[in-house]
Amino acid sequence: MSNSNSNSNDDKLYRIRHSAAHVMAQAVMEMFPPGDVKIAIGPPIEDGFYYDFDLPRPLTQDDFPEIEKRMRQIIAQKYPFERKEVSADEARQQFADQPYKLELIDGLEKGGTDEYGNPLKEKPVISFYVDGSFVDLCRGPHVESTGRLNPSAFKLMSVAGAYWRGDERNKMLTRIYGTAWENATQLGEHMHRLEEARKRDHRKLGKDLGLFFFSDDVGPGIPLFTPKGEIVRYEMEKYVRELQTTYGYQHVWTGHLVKEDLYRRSGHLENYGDVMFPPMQDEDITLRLKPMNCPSHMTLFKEMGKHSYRELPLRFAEFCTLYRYEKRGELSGLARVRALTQDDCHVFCTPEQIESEFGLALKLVSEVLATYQMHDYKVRLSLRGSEGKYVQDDEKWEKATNALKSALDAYDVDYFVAEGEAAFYGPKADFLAKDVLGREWQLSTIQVDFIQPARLNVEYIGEDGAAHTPVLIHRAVTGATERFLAMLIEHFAGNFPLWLAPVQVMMIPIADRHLEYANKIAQQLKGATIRVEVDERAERMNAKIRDAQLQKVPYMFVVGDKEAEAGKVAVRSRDRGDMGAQPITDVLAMLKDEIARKAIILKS
RNA sequence: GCCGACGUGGCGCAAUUGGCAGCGCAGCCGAUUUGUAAUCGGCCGGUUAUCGGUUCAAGUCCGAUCGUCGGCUCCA
Repeated sequence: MSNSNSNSNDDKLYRIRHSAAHVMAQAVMEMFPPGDVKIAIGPPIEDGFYYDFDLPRPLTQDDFPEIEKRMRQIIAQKYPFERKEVSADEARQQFADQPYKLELIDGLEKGGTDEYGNPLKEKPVISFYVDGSFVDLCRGPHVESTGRLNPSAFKLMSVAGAYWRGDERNKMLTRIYGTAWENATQLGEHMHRLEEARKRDHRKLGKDLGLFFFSDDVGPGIPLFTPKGEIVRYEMEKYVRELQTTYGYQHVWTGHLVKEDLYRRSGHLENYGDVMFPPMQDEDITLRLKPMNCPSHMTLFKEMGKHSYRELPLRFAEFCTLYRYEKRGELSGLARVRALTQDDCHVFCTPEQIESEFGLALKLVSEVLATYQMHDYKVRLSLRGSEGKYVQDDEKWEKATNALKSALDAYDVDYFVAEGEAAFYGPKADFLAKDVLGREWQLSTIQVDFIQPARLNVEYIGEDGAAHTPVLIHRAVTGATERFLAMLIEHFAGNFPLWLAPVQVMMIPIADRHLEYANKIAQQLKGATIRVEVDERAERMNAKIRDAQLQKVPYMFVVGDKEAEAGKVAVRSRDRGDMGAQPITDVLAMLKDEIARKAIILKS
């Protein structure tokens, strides 16, 4: 179902990038008086490396040529990378004036932690890597010497701020990102891939294709969808809605404003207060823009009267736009907005039903992702971490976690475990996809919640005649329409399959005298609910084809004297080129079939 | 929110050391009536993001604000 990337420590590129990080740190240190540069950490990452510095002045891109020049000099010196194992005290002595290293050494001495802050099983060995005058606390491995790095196969990419240890309460360090490869050809290919990726960036394509805009007048993070963009949204949501109906989900509607007190009782105010927009005061009641549906759905469940165990599982789905006060710097096109439309659902069920309900949700998500032919995603089983916001109830966590695991196994889903990623109310399975620039986004999510129903006194009457608290399963299929659309635009590079395309057919009359016939065919297509436009401009056919092609319209129907006479259209496919003249009835059948199958036609 | 960079007609860009804000596309008007990726000509369009400062003179220099981009943190 998913793939895992194999970035093993033995990987040649891993060594190159790790070593390049050291060489960069060495170069940066040389640029300042001794002792002025404090170094933090510098690991290899996908496609490259970074290093975090605490510097007397901020570095900018203008410093890159100087740093790169010094890096090349260090490479030319062919310093061997030598490993030394040391005691914690020896390490402290070496890094006496390096506070970040000292903190790392303390951590290593205590046993070390993994990337999620959980303790390591084995106590790590403290080791140095030395090349020339540069010594770094590092577990390695590295290339044999700096001379093994190719001076024309690395490049510094960007400078960014990053909090020490990823904690925003800590000092912000200067992070420099670089990319490194075995040779110049690989570097060139990488830069070319980045260039190509930028072309399919949904923010660029969204503008080029006229799907959505942002406006300073409306405010940041609030996308404005054009008629074309709205069609895509509508088709996406219609599809999920129809599928949900066949899967036994029921749709509800609960509005956009909610009394703050409900969020106080549900626990959201405490845990998610900072993602809510500021309160609105209406005389003696305080309202909030709805940032999530759960409390509303539970309230609705309660208002509908007493529920028997026979009604469970009860599944409330809703496509409601939610408002989240995302920090300015986090907004990113459609991938991160302040007004997001979740394809949300809450399943009220018994503890025994968790596994089958989780399975049902998994099946639905898989079916939807398969329809879009999105296969490049990972499934993360997000569990409770050792500390933090998690509600304490070991037995319930255990139970829910096991139910999720066995459902994932039963449906043969490949997943990885991440501790400390769970919601405050329970474990979850998240589907993660990458955008064209390699950034990971959470799409689908299925979460088990055994906390909120109790807090809001949600109950059902069991077989025994007594009241019981149901388990709540939160579940989003695509996650949010806006973000999923961002991924779809990039996934298809704007070439939407016919069923999603805002304009499905462009009529291209060759000369003015063919307008009448073109409009007649267009009417016929509209009658069959095909989205069609007629290019009536006094342009040449070639220009009309070019424009339709650039707008990524799936079909162009060229009509001239021959077609008008024969009652045909000359079909040109965006993906397959000229398909020749065909009778309108045949063409209509083809379109209808392609739409019904939600077919994805690859370029030939 | 934090670190850094960037904001010039709808879009893509240009404007020597501070010295009259330009080009292409799009749009509009006219001519052209064309057979599978751009027909020709004309016209319209900008208080250079906003506010303030330095200067004889600011798109250009300085400051603040807003927004965007790349990261960090957070998250659908």
